[in-house]
Amino acid sequence: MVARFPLSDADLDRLFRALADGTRRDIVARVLGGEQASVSVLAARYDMSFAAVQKHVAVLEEAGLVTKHPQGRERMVRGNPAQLARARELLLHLEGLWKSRFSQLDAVLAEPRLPQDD
Amino acid sequence: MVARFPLSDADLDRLFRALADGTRRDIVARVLGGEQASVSVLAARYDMSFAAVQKHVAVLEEAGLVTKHPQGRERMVRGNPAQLARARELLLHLEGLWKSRFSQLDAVLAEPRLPQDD
DNA sequence: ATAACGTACAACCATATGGTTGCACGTTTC
DNA sequence: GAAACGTGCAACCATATGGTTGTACGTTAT
Repeated sequence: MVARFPLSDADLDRLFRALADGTRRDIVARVLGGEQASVSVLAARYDMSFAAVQKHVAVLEEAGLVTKHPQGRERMVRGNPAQLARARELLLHLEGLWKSRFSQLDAVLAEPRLPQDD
Repeated sequence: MVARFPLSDADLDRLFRALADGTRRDIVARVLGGEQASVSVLAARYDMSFAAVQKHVAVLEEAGLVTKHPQGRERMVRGNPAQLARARELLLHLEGLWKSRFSQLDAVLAEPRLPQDD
């Protein structure tokens, strides 16, 4: 099995930061939902300038959450669910730390020898 | 079953933004892992001022990822895995949009009648 | 009581972010 | 070829972020 967390700390920063904006989450939802969407079609849906939406898409692209595919003069935006899955894996990992905390406690309780190390 | 997404858009902004920083992710990992940690004990582990770490903890607290519990003159920091689970649910939801896109396609293919609605 | 510790908060600074407008350039249409 | 369209990028602005130091204040220890 290959490493499932090929993301550097900086990658994770970009990934979560990209998700920390409502407009960007909405764009991700639309393109994952199958909406055939060029940048300008997306831009028409939001109450801000084209350039603003174009920047949001750029942020999503740098975070690996979407890819752009040239098609004539437009760039079709496609969602990348694999990157979402990676973010989800990190959260699972953190939640796993919580769970393992109790299984360690269980182990200590089941093992009456006292640990000597600090 | 109660609603599983009681988080407003602004809540989600705070939640993902809180996760978009390596120091904060590390703090979450430590406290979820069971490290008994006051703010100053946490601060000692990082190469920055106490005030900086205190601010990071405040950001995590506002995002609902940790809670502080006064104990004498210290504030013990505890992780809140439920909030992580909520973030994870959002990602699952987004990935679900992707999957449902294909099940819709499957439905269309399995149903030879042409849809009339746009 | 006084000193030391742990925390919170304000003020400040540099940089990042999210928005704007304007312009350049490739592509399509006429 | 000229006009219109879609995109990207630069410059600019206001505000947010992540860091600093200093100060105030409650709690613990001497």
